[in-house]
Amino acid sequence: MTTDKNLIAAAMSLLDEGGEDAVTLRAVGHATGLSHNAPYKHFTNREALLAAVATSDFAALSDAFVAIRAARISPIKKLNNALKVVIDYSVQHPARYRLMFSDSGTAKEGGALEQEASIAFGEFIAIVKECQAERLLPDIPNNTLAGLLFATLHGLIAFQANGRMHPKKGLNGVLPSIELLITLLAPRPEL
Amino acid sequence: MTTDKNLIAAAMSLLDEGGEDAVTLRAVGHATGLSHNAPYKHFTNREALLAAVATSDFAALSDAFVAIRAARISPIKKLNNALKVVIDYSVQHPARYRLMFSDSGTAKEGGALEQEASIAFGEFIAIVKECQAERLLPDIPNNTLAGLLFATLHGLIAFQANGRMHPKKGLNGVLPSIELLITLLAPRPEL
DNA sequence: ACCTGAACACCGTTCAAGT
DNA sequence: ACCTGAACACCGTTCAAGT
Repeated sequence: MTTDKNLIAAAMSLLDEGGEDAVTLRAVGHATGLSHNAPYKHFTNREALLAAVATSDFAALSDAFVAIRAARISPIKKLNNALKVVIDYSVQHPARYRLMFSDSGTAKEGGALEQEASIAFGEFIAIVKECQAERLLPDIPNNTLAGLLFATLHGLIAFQANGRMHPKKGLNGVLPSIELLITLLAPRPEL
Repeated sequence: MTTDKNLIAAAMSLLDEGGEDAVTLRAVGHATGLSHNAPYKHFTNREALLAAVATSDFAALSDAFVAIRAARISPIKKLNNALKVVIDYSVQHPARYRLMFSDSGTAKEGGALEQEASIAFGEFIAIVKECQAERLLPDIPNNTLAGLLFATLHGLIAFQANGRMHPKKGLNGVLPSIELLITLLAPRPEL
């Protein structure tokens, strides 16, 4: 494996184990068996390394979406699985999820990150489109609907992660909430 | 004004001017005309000071919601105004908005922050309830619906702030998107 | 081309005093 | 009670060398 990949993998481990604060370039270097500033030979700075992590994770997310879309299951089931993939990821890798969706500094315009994020979102859009084709979701512009659904998903996940989603009565988990929304959006048949 | 308030106000200014990275306890102390570690005499650490900022901002948000709810306008207009208040806040004070809704470390269970956040959300819930009473929104549990709407609002704001909401066709602004959702959720009259 | 080691400026935090 | 100043450990980043 190339050193660049090793550094990214080390950063991922540190993110999973200790959160973003644990990702010091010194720790990344040492975890890779290199000196404290070896990362600078591969990434311009800390932010660039974190962006590379997010970029790699978006590529993995795209792969997961592609696999789901290719499965021989109903469109609504595909949408469900796609939502679950994102939710599970946010639970198992909270720091990396935050880097992908809740970070402001990481988003350089026109960079590889933005491109990979677009590809992943494009796959999600395609799944939503399949649902619309079967009239399981309203007939509004495809991108708009997909954006709304993904935004809701992210908002629910963020609320849960930040403890803003108290188990106060009525506030269910992320998956039940987003599924309820989908149910509510389902067009009722004309009489 | 008490020193505690001065420190919070200084932190707010720094957040608005330079983002979260600009809020060093040293800068906060100096901006208040005190020494580099004076903040430690009022807050246990940096995180506690930031939590105090978020707590104060949630109180202000509650006040805004209360004023909107007391206005002599239609429920749907109240909901619209409440959404606009949050959106405007996220645009004018992005770092402070993030502290309120996109921060993981700030949320200590049972603390003043959680309490103020609950009060603010309670006001939002009440506005949603008024809309439900007039059958402008679906007849599902009030808290659940309010949670869904607020989560969607936050998700849209986060996407916009992180540049994930490309002006790619179909992805409109935050307000149009959330208004579209509300339209879609509006119960169609039974025939 | 890739890596190391020293060095710099800056920060959060602690602690012993000051008034 | 409230504040200051010195000090510590740690970090991102830069730079001059090493191989």
